[in-house]
Amino acid sequence: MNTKDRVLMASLKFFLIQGYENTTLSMIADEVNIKKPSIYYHFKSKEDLLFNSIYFIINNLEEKINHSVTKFVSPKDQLQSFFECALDFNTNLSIMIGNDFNHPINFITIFQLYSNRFNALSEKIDTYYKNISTILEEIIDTGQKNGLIKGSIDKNIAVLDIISRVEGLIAISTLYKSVDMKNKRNQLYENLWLSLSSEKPQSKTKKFFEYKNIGLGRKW
Amino acid sequence: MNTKDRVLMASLKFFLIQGYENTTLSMIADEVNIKKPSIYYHFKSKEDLLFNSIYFIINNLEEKINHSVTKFVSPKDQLQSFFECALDFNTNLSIMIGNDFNHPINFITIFQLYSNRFNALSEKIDTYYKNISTILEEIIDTGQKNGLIKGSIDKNIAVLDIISRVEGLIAISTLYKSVDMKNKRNQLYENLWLSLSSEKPQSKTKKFFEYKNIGLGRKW
DNA sequence: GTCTATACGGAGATAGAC
DNA sequence: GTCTATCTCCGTATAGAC
Repeated sequence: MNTKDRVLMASLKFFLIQGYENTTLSMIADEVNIKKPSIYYHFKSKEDLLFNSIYFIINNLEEKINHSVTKFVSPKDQLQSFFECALDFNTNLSIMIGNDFNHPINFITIFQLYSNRFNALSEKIDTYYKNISTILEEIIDTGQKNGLIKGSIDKNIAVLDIISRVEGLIAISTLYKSVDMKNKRNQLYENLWLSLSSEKPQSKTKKFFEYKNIGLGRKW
Repeated sequence: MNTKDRVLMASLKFFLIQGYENTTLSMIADEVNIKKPSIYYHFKSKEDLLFNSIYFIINNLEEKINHSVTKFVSPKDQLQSFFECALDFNTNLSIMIGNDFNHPINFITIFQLYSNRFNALSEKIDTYYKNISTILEEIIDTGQKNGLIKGSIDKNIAVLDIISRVEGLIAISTLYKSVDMKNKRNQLYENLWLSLSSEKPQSKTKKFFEYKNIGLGRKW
């Protein structure tokens, strides 16, 4: 990695862990083993570092999510892949910047706080949401055509529902500390899929009757 | 309102709108029409103002949510009341501090950023989540006993699911700007209720058959 | 490209009068 | 309780040598 990239990565690390204002250029310089004024050769100001840090996060996130979906063909797998990719992104980012997990990060916070400072960023974030909305709509669409997802589902609402669940889980995983989210993820995804799936829920105790039920319904 | 409260409210306003570090004691003093050193008569430091601001928010939130649930008896109404109260809290807070809505706020951000600085606060937030979890569990429990909510629902998971949806909606309402959340709230709540409700979904076109279906199922 | 030296401003906080 | 005056520190940023 060249100096410029190392400076950017160090900035990203500090901004995410301790916030923009609590990070000084001296800290960044020390981390990269250069002197403070050298930073100005690569970036024109501290705010320029902030801009590029946030830009880096969104690009990375967008890329990973796009990639996660193309790995599968069935709507259920695609949706699960999206769900896990989005939830893992925060953890992966933490590992990438070399965070020691004593200070849990939440990349959405930095969006909330600073994206409004730069029009380019708040537009980019809006575009990101539009993109993942399109991806999710297509997944639902395919699922509906294949009969795997209820035809009655309103795509727009379902998309918002999915995105909000994912964002919400990221948020509470750093705030609601006495709950271990890792163990509940699969069940939360299953809940999500159940709300879309056109299959009748087959609770174990009632399987027999439920099945009959459907059979008779079709007959009539 | 006495000077102390006015200082606290002004701090809260600035902290929420522009963040803690971007707020100076001079700004707060100007807003209250006093001089900077007078603040130190009421609060021992800037950080003390932060602590009290966050404490105020959690207390207020907890109180409003507790109250919202007691206004209703049926699980469906209680849940809807909870849902709306949580979503409205951010807006109401914005109005309370006299925000002009040019700078959308998100009270969860301030939790994410600063609660870890004070053990008392991160414990209080955890307690808050435990409390609303208990409230939601009781609602689901009543619903299951009355037969309104599916008996097969895992309460723990359902509670996390509800909380994450609410938090997620608050988050994306400030980031995903090209979507108007207000118009979709009812549908999002209906989705939530449908995922819990023990009633068969009655899509309008299939109502007749669905009804027969249930009838026959019972007979058998 | 990276450095040393330094300018400049503004932040939080205190002393002590009224 | 609130003020004026002031302290001290440390931040970003620049000038200019190597």
